Amino acid sequence: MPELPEVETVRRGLAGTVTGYTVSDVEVFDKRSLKRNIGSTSSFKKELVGSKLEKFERRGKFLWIPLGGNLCLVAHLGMSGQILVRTPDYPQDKCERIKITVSRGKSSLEVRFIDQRLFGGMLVDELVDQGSKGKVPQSAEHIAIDPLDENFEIEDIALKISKRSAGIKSLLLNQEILSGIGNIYADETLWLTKVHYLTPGNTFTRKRIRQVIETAKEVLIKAVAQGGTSFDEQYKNVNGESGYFSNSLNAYGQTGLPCPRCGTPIRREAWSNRGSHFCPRCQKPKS
DNA sequence: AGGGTAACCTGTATGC
DNA sequence: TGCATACAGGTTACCC
Repeated sequence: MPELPEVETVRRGLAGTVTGYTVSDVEVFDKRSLKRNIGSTSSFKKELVGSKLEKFERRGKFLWIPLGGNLCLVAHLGMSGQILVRTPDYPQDKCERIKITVSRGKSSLEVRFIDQRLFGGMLVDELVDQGSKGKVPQSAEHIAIDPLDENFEIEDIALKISKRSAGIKSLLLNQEILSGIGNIYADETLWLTKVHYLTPGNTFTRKRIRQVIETAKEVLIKAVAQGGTSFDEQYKNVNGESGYFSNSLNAYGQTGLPCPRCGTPIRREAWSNRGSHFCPRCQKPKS
């Protein structure tokens, strides 16, 4: 469940189900889900077993759980990752790659990492102190502050974007400028602000850029409140429930459907190995 | 340095 | 039914 709202939904789901639980066992069914883990599979297990889960942190699309000392368990869901909390009697899930059994008293639960495409993964990582920005895993050191972070400063981001010649969509997706936005929320933000996705960052007024970033933040907040976006069996919260933001989509995945503002069919264009959805009438390129 | 593209993977839907 | 193609919510390495 890739973008910030989906990852935040998972984070909250974990906090609500397994806080205070201690890891009692770890099973790795597919080592490819550990490809970013520096150590061996057995050291991955060893670091986890015995750790009590107290905090569930997130920056952008990175999720992590402190393990005590300087270590943490990092999860990135990639393009198709899910984390589900199941009771041990629940049948094995399709594409289940890692199973972390946790217990508290007589209660036992399984935290299952599920990932069809294997772009995501888990790793045990070291925490790095970033001063006022707090501690983050080494693997997320380069990830910029996200719009839901209290340290997020719109003006700083606006300044950065206003100096770049790349298209606005690629800048919004750049996790080193601001994090958490993916293809859905980029397309939705650009539709709401009537901006064409290829508009170069350095052709905006600062006021206009601030509007775009402010809108992105509002979209993310609204999506979090609705539990993220679910289209199919993927991208669910830890209980397997769908999010409702798909009902609020105006552009993403709406190819051929009328623009909710002007009725012109939404267009999808192939862009950068993926798709970009927009209204050709409301979101004309500046010429 | 910054911008663009290919590569990493599996699974599902669609068309012939 | 079989086969080919297109498409999917991300990140990174590598070119220019």
